[in-house]
Amino acid sequence: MWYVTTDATDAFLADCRARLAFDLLSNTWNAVVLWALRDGPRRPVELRERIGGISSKVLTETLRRLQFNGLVDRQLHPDAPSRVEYRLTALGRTFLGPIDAVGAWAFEHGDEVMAAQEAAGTADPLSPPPTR
Amino acid sequence: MWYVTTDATDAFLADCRARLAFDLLSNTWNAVVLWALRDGPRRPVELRERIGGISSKVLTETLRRLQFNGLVDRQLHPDAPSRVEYRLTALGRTFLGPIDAVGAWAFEHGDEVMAAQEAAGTADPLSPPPTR
DNA sequence: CAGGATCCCCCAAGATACTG
DNA sequence: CAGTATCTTGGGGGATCCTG
Repeated sequence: MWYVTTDATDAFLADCRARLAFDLLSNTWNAVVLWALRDGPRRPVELRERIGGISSKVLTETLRRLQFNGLVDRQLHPDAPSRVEYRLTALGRTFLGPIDAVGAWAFEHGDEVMAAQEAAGTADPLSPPPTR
Repeated sequence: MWYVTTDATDAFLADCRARLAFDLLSNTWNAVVLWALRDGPRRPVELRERIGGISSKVLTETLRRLQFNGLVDRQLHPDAPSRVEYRLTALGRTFLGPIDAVGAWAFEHGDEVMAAQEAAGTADPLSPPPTR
């Protein structure tokens, strides 16, 4: 993460402004967790069962990172002592838009991607295309 | 990457359909390279100087992966023998939308994120918030 | 110039076990 | 149940050198 602001004339590439957001999506779970918080505060247990396949440790790490970036807020439950809730901040909520755009794209074009993968002929994404 | 299709009632979280797109953004350079190909075919050298900060090796790897997923197409230049060009496929072009959404968000809310980072009081995103 | 081959490092992410 | 502490690993990504 190198959030240097450049004076690049080409405003999108070397410009780290955009990187900042891409980095937020560069974690396996960030987007998923944000999405899981979509409609209201959730406790860690709830999140884990909603999401599925994420360990307690990794969930905590993810939440910490989101918190660090101001997208998520951690609150101790009013009454109970060791009840915890996480919720989106106002900033976090604005990020749902882009996430949705990405998710929606997956639903529309997921098939094509998978088709391309199979058509590739290799299991390894890095090996140069076989024939042709 | 576990592109399993689930029968999840909750269509967004455990459902790997969305993951498929998120994974495409989970690389440091995928989005940047796609964006750099935005307005037409480009040769590797051009890409490198346009982007800045990406090594030849990593660029190749990135392009391979994008090619593998059907987002990018590799073509030998018509006349010259060892001239190469990469271009977006039709599928790849459809992905510019979501990418743009993410990039645009960065320009709008990047300040807030950086402010949050500084307000965090720690340099380490994973350490629990100091006071409070 | 394109891009393969090596070597190295770092860290996200998983598994497991333990505390308040 | 929330969270930390360890240990391990896979692979992305950087640097460097080498070839057609």
